[in-house]
Amino acid sequence: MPERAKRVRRVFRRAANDPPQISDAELVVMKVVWNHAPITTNHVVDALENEIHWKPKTVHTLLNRLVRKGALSFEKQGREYLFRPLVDARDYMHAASRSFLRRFFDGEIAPFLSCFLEREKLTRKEIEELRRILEEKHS
Amino acid sequence: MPERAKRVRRVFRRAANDPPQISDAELVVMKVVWNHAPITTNHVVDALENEIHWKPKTVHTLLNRLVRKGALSFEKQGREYLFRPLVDARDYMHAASRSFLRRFFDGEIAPFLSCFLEREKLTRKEIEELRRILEEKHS
DNA sequence: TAGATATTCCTACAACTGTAGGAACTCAAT
DNA sequence: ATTGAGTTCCTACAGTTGTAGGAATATCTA
Repeated sequence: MPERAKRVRRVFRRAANDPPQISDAELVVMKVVWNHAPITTNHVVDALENEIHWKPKTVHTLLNRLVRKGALSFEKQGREYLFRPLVDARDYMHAASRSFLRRFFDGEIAPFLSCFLEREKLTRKEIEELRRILEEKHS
Repeated sequence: MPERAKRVRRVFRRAANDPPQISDAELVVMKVVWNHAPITTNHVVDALENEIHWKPKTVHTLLNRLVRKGALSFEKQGREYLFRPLVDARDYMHAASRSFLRRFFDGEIAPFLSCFLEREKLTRKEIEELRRILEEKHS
């Protein structure tokens, strides 16, 4: 029955063919990989040591977990490792967006937009940009 | 130094005056409370026993955690408890939206909208609705 | 007042997360 | 062949989350 508990939990947290669950810290790493793939461990570590406080080992752990989750692939290049995303950034972000909307806004974007704009001061320019994005879709 | 670890983590997970972290399961409970406040434990339990599989004890735990987190207040009414949200639903959803956008889209809504529309088939009516929401803001 | 209910306060436990450390192994260059 | 960098595979550990169970206590109702 540990089996069962596991199943139940997965169902709650993750719909059938969503991409793998990527945690916040893992996402930070994914972003680096998305932006620079193929990228060696060390370059990831460097990027993150500047940007955040993480120790190399932490980054290794995160890369490892991402590989195990099926979010990254790696390839041995001499003695270094080259990582590439297995999940497309935009696909992932889209899935995350759907999941976000599902949890908070019954899966609908309109209530989200309305709630967001109500409390957010956007500049006229930003509003214009949103309109443009909609227009493109519209035609 | 457990102290320190704790601090670091909070900083990573939660910006200064965000509302409390509410997990997925807790959010389901919050929604019931938001929709029916003030509401007794039993009504929450009933609502969720139908909708989901949860046992009463599970709901109790979640209510309790929400109280401890400062997301709910309770008041003894005879032998029953009446719960009320301490966090406004729309405030919370707005904060969650900001946090979502920050993590995935550098905090900007335009890239989100663009990515979402690119992969999502909205009906003409839905697009119209989004336009209307924008128009309202625009003027 | 006794019995039925509600609630409280603990306890449990595995998976996931953030945040690493250490030992051992592999490959490349000197 | 040794050294050194880069890797792998374990290990660690507390906090959160999903998912409850049990014992004790308070309160209402008959």
